[in-house]
Amino acid sequence: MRVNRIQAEENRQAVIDAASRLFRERGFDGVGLAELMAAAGLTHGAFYKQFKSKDDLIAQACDRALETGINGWRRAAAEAGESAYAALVRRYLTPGHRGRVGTGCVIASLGADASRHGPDLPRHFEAGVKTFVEILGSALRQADPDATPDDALAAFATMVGALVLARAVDDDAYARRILAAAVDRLLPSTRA
Amino acid sequence: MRVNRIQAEENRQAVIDAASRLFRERGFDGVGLAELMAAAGLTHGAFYKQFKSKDDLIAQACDRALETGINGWRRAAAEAGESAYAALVRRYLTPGHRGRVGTGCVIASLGADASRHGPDLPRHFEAGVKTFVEILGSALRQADPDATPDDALAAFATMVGALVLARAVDDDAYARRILAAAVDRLLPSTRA
DNA sequence: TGTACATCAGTGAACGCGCGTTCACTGATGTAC
DNA sequence: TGTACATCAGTGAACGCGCGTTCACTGATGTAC
Repeated sequence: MRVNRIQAEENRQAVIDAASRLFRERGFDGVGLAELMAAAGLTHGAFYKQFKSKDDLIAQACDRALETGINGWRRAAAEAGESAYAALVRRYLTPGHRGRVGTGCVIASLGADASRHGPDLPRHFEAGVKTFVEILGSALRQADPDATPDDALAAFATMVGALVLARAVDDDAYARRILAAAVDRLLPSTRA
Repeated sequence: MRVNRIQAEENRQAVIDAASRLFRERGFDGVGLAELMAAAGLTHGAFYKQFKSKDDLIAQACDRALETGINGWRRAAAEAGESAYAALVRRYLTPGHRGRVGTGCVIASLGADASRHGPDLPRHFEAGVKTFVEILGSALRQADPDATPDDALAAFATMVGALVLARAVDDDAYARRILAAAVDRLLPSTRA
């Protein structure tokens, strides 16, 4: 039966939210439409009233994940003030972020899969990467006025790579060592 | 009809080789057993004479990809002699490596997917990561005797992250900039 | 404000399809004498 | 070396299953008068 516009839009957002979490946790092929709709309290038949196809939802879920990630970075940078760069680096390279795949950085969890899904997704990811790098770059320039935009790019690469590596290995202690090694490289002034 | 042991083993290796390439290109769920067997010139019914399950082949294909990657690094390091570290870094961070997903670093292409496949795959990837880092570390110590093992770990994270980022974006020029920024960070002495 | 009708979000069953897996069968290979 | 038989890699059809997608239907919502 029909629901009102507000409820319908809320349902739509709930599906996108669930998808943005579940896709990160299990990959695009690891979650079916029925489970996605059930996560929003609906049956799977309603899917095509809200989305053109699964690929359409994939694009919107990735955008949502990029957007929430960017908002999180902006908030963390604002809260940290002058030490924003160190705060962003530390926040990213924690065992907690390694474990929370579903709410963590979508570039680390789905970046490789995105590159297999035609040119559309990479266009969305590219915009996200540029924004992350801009936020990191302006935080970095606060700490080191001589830093170039490419320094921020390389730092972001180190962060993403360390997270991918930490998740790809089984041993928790080794994963922590990977994350710590990346922090050391990005924040050398804090070394003992 | 039956084939001799030598032919059977060659067929088995051909399936693993094809899988190690196709999985990297399209992900574990992106390639079916029928296509995998056809790539080796067989029909899909023969699959279970050679492998316990698709997961069994996935594990063997990842091992193969790790092994060929490690052998490539060893060969490149030996050929480059004293400048092995720079050679490994440059070789990894090229647009060519970005494009050749099927024969490229399996940690960058399947690391995130491996972490979703239970603890077995991450154990294999962990051994691979450690070997890559050892090779990179001993090359790094040739160039800089003060370098620590964790410096090699962080450098490898930068390499993997830069490749993941370069593949996740659509614009070739921006991808090259990502790769160049990572080379600059890892080989600062070569800056203009 | 009240009535009559069109709209459309959501339901639940059904569709075809490709997947991983199983199986009876084939016939060359390997083994035992 | 030759013969008789067991083995088993590979074939091709079939299995059940879950997938993405479609559809006829429902009934509350939105709209027009």
